[in-house]
Amino acid sequence: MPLQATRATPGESRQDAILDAAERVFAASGYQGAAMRAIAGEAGVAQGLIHYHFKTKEKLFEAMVARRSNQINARRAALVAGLFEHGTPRLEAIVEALFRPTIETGLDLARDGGAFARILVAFANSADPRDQKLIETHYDPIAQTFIAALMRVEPGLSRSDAVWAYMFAIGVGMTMMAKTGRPKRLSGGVCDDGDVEAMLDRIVPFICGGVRALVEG
Amino acid sequence: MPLQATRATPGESRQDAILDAAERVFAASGYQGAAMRAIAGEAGVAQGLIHYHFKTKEKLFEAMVARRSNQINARRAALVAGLFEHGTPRLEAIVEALFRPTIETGLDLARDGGAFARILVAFANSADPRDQKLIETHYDPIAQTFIAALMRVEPGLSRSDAVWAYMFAIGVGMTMMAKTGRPKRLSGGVCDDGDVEAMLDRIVPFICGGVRALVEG
DNA sequence: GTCTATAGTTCGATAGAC
DNA sequence: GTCTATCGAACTATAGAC
Repeated sequence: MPLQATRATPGESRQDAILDAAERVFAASGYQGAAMRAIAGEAGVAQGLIHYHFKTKEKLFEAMVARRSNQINARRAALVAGLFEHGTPRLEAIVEALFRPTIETGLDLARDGGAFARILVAFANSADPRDQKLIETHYDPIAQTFIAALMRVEPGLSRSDAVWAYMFAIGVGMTMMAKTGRPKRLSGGVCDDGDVEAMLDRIVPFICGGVRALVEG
Repeated sequence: MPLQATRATPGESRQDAILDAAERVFAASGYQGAAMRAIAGEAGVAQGLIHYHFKTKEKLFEAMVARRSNQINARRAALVAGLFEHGTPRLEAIVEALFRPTIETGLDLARDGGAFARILVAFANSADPRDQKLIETHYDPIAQTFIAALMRVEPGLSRSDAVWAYMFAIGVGMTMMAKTGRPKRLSGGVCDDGDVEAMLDRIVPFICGGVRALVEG
């Protein structure tokens, strides 16, 4: 039985430890601002080991995105499919299914303060072809699923308006995932973007009202 | 009469040339990814001159934000004030006033492909205290103006819901300013986030529907 | 004000021992 | 698989001539 070094979460492979550390450092400093040295330090491994497992910084980033995205989007797909199993769900349920897996898996406040959700906000808004290629691979398919779902629950919605509605909904969700603290500042402490349930309680009706306005107009 | 070096826009001071170049390079590469060398090259000046005028990279960024923000937010404040001069305007007019100065001044497609709007998207979503301090200085005051305007045109809206509505509206606007090209991909070429007028035509009713849903709920 | 040259640091990546 | 040590290339910022 080989000796096992002390590690933040015992039983975790060093590859996963590196990916976890990458998530935290990329979230805190951005892609360019994150240093391989800092990730290695956070993971408790030598810098050379990261290059052994992931070759380059860019490939490390991609591996980190792939791991968490697959996790989140499998859950999202299952939720939407489940909603249509017994008749046609309400629009509200679709919108909730859009966000809940991301905030529960990626935000995961207890573990890392929402590291992956922050990364998502940054690179989903990037026009860099490298970032958009990642979005296309990992998020466009599930986006098409949601766009189709929107059209099923709101039959008056045209396909192009469903695409716009999806983009706008994601934009609203960004304000929750970015967790900038601005709502608290603007409201004198009343609105807290760290309280995910309170935000969902306002985000869901806001988006549903927006979608239905596109149907009517 | 002193000899004047050839410059991209003649009659412009070198300070302004540097700020213009900074806008383009920061927009293309992000704060960390933008090199002072690249900005100097883009501006057609020596790298040392940037440090002479702006001292550090961070102060250069702040000066660039201040210049464009003052321009945009003065226009926004004037628009909102004008709307209330003869009675109470419609919600739609408020929402339009929220975005048009930014897209016309900061996006400015013909000049730079929307450089400043891209910068705005990136640092408005940042949780870094340095970025939030800039937002607080340059954008929180005009935000309070718009929040108050929302409550005036929709009397049923509580203050906290008005703050949420403002945040959500900004989030929707991000999808226009980021110009990622994703709507075109998702719609098979139909929806174009480069067509600002077409986007505003969908964004305004979407946001107004969302706000009114918060009033009713 | 504007330039050239460079000091001093930090970065991504690799080599090679174990 | 994992570590230490280091290379070579970038970076920000400054010094000093003009």
